[in-house]
Amino acid sequence: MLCYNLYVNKYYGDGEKVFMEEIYNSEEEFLAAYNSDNFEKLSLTSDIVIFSVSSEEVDNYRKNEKKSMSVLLVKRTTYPFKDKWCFPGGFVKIDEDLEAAPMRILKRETNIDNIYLEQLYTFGDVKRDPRMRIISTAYMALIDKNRLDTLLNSAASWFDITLLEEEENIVTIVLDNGEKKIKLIIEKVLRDKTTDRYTYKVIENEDLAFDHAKVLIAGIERLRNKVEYTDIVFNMMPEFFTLKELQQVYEIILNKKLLDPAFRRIIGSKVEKTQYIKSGEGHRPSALFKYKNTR
Amino acid sequence: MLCYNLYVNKYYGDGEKVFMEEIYNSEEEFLAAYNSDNFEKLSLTSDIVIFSVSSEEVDNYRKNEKKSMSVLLVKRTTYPFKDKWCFPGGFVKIDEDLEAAPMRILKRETNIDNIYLEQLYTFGDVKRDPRMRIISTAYMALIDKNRLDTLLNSAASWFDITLLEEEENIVTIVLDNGEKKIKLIIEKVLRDKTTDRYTYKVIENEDLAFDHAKVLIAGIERLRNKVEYTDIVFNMMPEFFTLKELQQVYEIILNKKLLDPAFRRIIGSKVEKTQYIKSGEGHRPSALFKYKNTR
DNA sequence: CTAATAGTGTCTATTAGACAGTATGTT
DNA sequence: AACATACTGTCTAATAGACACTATTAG
Repeated sequence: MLCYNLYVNKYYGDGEKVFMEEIYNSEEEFLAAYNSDNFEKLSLTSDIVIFSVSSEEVDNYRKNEKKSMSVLLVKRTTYPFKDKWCFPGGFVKIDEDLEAAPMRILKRETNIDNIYLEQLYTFGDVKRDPRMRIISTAYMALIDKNRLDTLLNSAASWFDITLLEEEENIVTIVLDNGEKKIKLIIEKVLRDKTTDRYTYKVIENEDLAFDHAKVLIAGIERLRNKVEYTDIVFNMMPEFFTLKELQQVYEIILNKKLLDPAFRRIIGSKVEKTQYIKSGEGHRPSALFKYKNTR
Repeated sequence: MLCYNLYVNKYYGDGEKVFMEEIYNSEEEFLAAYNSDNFEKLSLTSDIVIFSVSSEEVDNYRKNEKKSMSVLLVKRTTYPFKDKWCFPGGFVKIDEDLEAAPMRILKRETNIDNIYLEQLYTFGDVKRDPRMRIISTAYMALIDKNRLDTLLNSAASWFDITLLEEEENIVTIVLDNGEKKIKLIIEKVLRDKTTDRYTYKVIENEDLAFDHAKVLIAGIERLRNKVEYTDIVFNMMPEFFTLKELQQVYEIILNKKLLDPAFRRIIGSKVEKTQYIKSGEGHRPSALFKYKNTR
């Protein structure tokens, strides 16, 4: 059959092209003649907010360790944003499923498998990358830091997170890796009156590259929300843990104290007591529990 | 100053390129020499699941109208997937913010402003589009259908949604626009034991283009989740409504009956009684309420 | 013994679920 | 009067919050 590969272009009112490919007689024929260069193209990256929990020794030997949330950042060695910090990330390859990219990057940075990974949000402002148009799909990963021996990437480092104040929709976040303190001030603006969605306006940010301050707060809020109605925290816990340790993780994520009896009541159905005991802490020993896999 | 634009390329173990741009002395200098063609590029589209509520007359004049959830689909007139149905969508332009694309498309399809719009999920499997590598960021929009006089796009049509059964993680969805019935069977597979996240496996789908069956179920579940803890439904309601109408919208989204007293107790703080009354329905008239903007 | 945390019992306040009842229009 | 829905009162069950108490170890 004779067939001319003619394009008859037609446009919507907003300038978007509508292709009229009525010349083709089948999908196969159309695809064979298809030229992808007719569309404007851009690049896609994937950045990962990797959360974990840190423990800090306290002066008094009797007291429990102090816990905090921490996040993995990488110091940039190249332009743009040379010497600033950012989340581990990279370009999504043309022949790679979207989710495969963060999985590959996680493996590269941590060398462990079976990490909790969840798509967070896709950031796509025109000017978010000074080089060119780059869209970034951010992911959130949760990990028990103790599963990692050493960080593979020498430029990577764990930063403890402190949420200093959260009044009048101004959030101050301080990230601290022991050497470097990063301070962020972000304003949360309610997007509409019917839901809890915010747009984030970065008021102060000296040290985080790109729009990663927004990515961070999106990650923190997603984690905080999900903690309330899922068992997501167990992805940040070791196999065996005391109920107090678990409670402390809930507390740092929710940024508020919980009452012991209520916490134990609620969490009781999700955990299983083991035969093991954590002792030698200068006070009454604690039973070790593990996550109960029911479902 | 003399400056050679040399690239010294370096690769990660997984084949991703690490650029070494130490030749440059400043960010400005680097950007001036930057060539975006060094990266593989792809296209990004934005598809929108537009939900609304339909009313259907009932044989008995005394009875209330039957409500159902509906979604806007467009019949494709071009390859690929010619004559199949899909969500309104289009390419994200190179100089257009990510969220501007669905807003532009919504305006094109409905010609109304101030539509509730929320980013849903980014779908990026390599083979989701047979033409080339296209990533799609799906959005969910909510609208009161009665604000629209006529659909601007003659190929667009509202389909009522029926969720036939939902047992053993198999969901059967029937879409019906009066002329065409679209049947989808989707299996939900739990992704991990700690959260409520699923991967969707399309078992039967004759009529929806691309991966839009997955987009649809993602939209339905997002809407259903958000209805429980936000005021999102009011975006689908007219300015004035009876409490029973509002209750029916909750019921069709949640796919279960609610008890009147409990519903009125809970919703009571969110609505405001007006002076208006809906009468002439063959039974006791009902007070009209409106959404109370507190926040 | 003391400091510190582990773990429990119980009261109260709040919220959700259920059902039965009363109220009020149209035909 | 009959039908259909609008709207309310109240009991009960379940859950969340608060506080006080007992238990157990290292030093």
